[in-house]
Amino acid sequence: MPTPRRRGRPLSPAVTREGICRAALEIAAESGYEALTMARIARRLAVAPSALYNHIRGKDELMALLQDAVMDGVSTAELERAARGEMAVSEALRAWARSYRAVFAAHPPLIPVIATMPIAGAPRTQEVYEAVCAALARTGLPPGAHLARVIALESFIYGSAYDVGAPADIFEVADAAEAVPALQHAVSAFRDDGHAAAPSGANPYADAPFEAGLDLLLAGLDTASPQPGPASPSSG
Amino acid sequence: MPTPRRRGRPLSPAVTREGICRAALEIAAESGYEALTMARIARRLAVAPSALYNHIRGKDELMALLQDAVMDGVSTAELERAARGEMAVSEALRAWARSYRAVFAAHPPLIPVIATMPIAGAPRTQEVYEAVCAALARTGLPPGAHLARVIALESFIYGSAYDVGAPADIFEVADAAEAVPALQHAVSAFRDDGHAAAPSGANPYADAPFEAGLDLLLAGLDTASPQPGPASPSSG
DNA sequence: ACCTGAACACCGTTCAAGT
DNA sequence: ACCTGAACACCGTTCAAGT
Repeated sequence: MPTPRRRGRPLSPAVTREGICRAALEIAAESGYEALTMARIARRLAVAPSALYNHIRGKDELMALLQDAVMDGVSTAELERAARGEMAVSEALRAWARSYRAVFAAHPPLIPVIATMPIAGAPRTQEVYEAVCAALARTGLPPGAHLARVIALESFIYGSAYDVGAPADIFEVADAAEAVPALQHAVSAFRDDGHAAAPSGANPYADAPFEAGLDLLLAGLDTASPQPGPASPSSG
Repeated sequence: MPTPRRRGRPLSPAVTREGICRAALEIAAESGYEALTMARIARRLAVAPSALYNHIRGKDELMALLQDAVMDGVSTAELERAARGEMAVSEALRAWARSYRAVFAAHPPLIPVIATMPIAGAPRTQEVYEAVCAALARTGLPPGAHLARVIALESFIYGSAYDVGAPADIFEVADAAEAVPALQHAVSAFRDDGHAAAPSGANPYADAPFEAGLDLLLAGLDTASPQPGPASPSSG
């Protein structure tokens, strides 16, 4: 037993929101998100579980906190260069998208959180959006289409992040292979293209689809003049 | 109290996998997935919770069962017409993608399941993949690129399905609007394009981004001759 | 084979008591 | 304001007993 704390208020606070956040990320990294419980966080901070509730409303708020924290690992340096005209916007978005996917592939339970949570209380998330929009402003894309492109890219990134953690045998059908000939043919052709070579038990169907989709979703950028769009500048 | 069952084995089985599945979907539809517990399913079937474990291994297997069951709501009719050459493949994929998104928008907790679960035990899911691949075979796209396109589309659909259920105020920043000028500009321009008109409290940032992303991810189909690709047929 | 009933090992969360 | 400790209302799951 570590020396127990007295019952009342400590001289200096034993718990902070930052401390909770750090402890939670350490637990998730060491033991996975299944192991991330309020009790485990409290134990790591050497306090009672109930002490956490003086700093966060509950586990939902913790997840929101974590989401914004891991967002710090998403690279916006390239976007800032692109916004200054020092780099092609599509290349900057590609770098951003890759780091974004990598971060959330390591934190799958945060995907529903980032996908549906208002950005209001998440300062780092706001910064990322700002960087993306500033880069898109250097583009020929009409302003009314910027946000849609950002959201489409994000949606694709979230789904792609799940793929990274999928098992290598997702498309194995073992029995009844004759019932899905077109699928079998597509899987074979994918492998013949040299993709199936993924490390150990990793999902071989993650990287190539991500890069292919990314190429398509980055089309039409890097042009100087505004694209023809359905909305004219004088409308609205 | 409804008449209680005797202790031993009943003359006809009181529980089936199909019954569990149906009850679970009813509970999710009526009360949401937060209300979907083993106890609640058992109560609806008028059995003890432990009785369920004679038919399914646990809640994980239930979720897998539900995933394949809701997959039945994804429309493959257009894909089959396209595979017979009666419809443009891109239009068939568009219809498929829309119904796919709608189905999983209604079942968000199944998104991580479909995204990472092997298709081996999911016959309806296999059928859907088969229909998509058969339609893509009518395309000029090189066979080695078919599966990647399918997976890219799916990843995009999963992320987009989350967006549907997001609150309408996701991009509200209230304070600190001056800290994110480019984002504010993009949000305003999006609204000026007439998108913000979503019903009641629905997320106005879901449909337009989905359609825009879909357009991009369906590019390069509907051509008769094979596309030039980075991999030559003789390699690999 | 397939049910009941009791029990287990957890969860997240609340709250009075204490300083 | 901020901690402890006890308690609460759940969870999913296991298993002996019963037919």
